[in-house]
Amino acid sequence: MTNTMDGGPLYKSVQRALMEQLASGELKPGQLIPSERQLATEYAVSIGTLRKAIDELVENRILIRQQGKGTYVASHDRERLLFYFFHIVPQVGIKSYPLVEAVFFHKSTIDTEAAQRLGLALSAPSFHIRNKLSVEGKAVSVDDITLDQIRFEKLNAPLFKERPNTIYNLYQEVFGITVVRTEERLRAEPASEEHAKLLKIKTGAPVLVIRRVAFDMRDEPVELRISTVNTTEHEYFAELL
Amino acid sequence: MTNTMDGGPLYKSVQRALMEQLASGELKPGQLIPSERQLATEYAVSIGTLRKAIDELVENRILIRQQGKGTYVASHDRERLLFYFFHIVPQVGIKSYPLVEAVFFHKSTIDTEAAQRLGLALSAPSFHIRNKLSVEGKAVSVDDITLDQIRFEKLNAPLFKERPNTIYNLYQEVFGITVVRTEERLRAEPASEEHAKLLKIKTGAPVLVIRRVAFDMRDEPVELRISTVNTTEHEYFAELL
DNA sequence: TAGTGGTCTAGACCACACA
DNA sequence: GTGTGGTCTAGACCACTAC
Repeated sequence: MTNTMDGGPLYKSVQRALMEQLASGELKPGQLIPSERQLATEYAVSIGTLRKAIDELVENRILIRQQGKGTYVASHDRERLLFYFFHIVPQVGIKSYPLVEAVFFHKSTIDTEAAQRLGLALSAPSFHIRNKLSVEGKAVSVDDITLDQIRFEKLNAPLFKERPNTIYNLYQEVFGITVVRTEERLRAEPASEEHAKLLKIKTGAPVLVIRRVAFDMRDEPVELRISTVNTTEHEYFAELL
Repeated sequence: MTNTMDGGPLYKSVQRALMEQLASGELKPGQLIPSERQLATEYAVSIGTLRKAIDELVENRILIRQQGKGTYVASHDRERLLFYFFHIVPQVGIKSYPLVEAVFFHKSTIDTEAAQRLGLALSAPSFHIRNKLSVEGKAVSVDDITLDQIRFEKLNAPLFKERPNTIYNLYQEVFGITVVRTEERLRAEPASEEHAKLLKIKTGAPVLVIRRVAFDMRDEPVELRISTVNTTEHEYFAELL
């Protein structure tokens, strides 16, 4: 491969080329990509260089290598969500997948905070969706999701509510948007009356508020999700290194 | 290098050998390790294999590569702490290093939670240290630290209070204990009278409580730190992928 | 048995730091 | 200039999967 753009390392050029195929949807989630030998020939680089290009994509969980089978484009499923994007765990006992119930699905103009976080104009049309999450029958979180109506044009309540899989899987399957990373900001706040009612706690009781912005493969913000969490029996868990 | 232990990959054996030198203190923080070519010869492996052994240690920030200079053993300094282990940021404005003031330094028997988290017996002797952290003159966090008196035998108040650098740097320099990863569990709770007074907020106001366990190179828990954070002007920030 | 990713080699050359 | 890490090559062989 001739060193496209800049003057950086060759493997970075190969990586960008692959990334472009992924971001454009030329290579779809769940799909098997060509073998390393084939790609090495195609891009006219050595097998070592080709592997180095893929290494970082595998680390970022954009591709998944399976010895003997091949390399796949990662797709969002329950396991991935639970493991990488859902950080609420019971204070005692083991982590499990939450039951998600829809509270409402609205179309409205975007609020100031969401507009800023998603990089949209102040009066942009948006979806505002509220879900209630329960673990073992107990309400643990109320999630308020804001999405750009332009970007998620075909979205509607039935499509959203009857999704067969996770929300991120829906974004991926229906809109071709793959969430690859998130930024979370956490605060302790008194529960509003609305949220307290859903969580079955007292108004003003301390709740953990998580503001999460999700980014796609082009590193553009796609979703703002504000989770209001009852931490009397659960907690937020993070490992840092 | 002959494949020590198990039957895993050769580069893992080399990695374990290096790791052992690091954990034992044979290679000290800040020190330059032998060049890749030297190590490759020493372990009788190819340069590629040797680099692969080092790659993961560099990713885990145990070693630091510097082109043209060499590879160093990572040491804890203010920048590293700020970047990797201090996650409190202002809601507006940029992150900065906190001012740390000692509140007290006690010797006492360990409490139930700390014993469990640190894997110690219920009546083990421990240090209990409380600090107040301020950013731009405002109290943002009260940190309650629990340490094993056996493991940190020579520790005393003056040594702790007059440390020239960060707390983790003290652990490293004086006790040869390098913190390589932490686990954090977060909850929203009402502020106790004690903590509220130090944070200059009302008793019972929502505060973010962070329970952090720090692990050393052998992956043994070494410190429990409970941070009680006032999130009216600051927040906890995490990037996830 | 054929095809895939995983490991390993023994070099070469480049980019950078420092004296 | 010398020595370091960073990139790249052109293979070989191993471990695993699926037919």
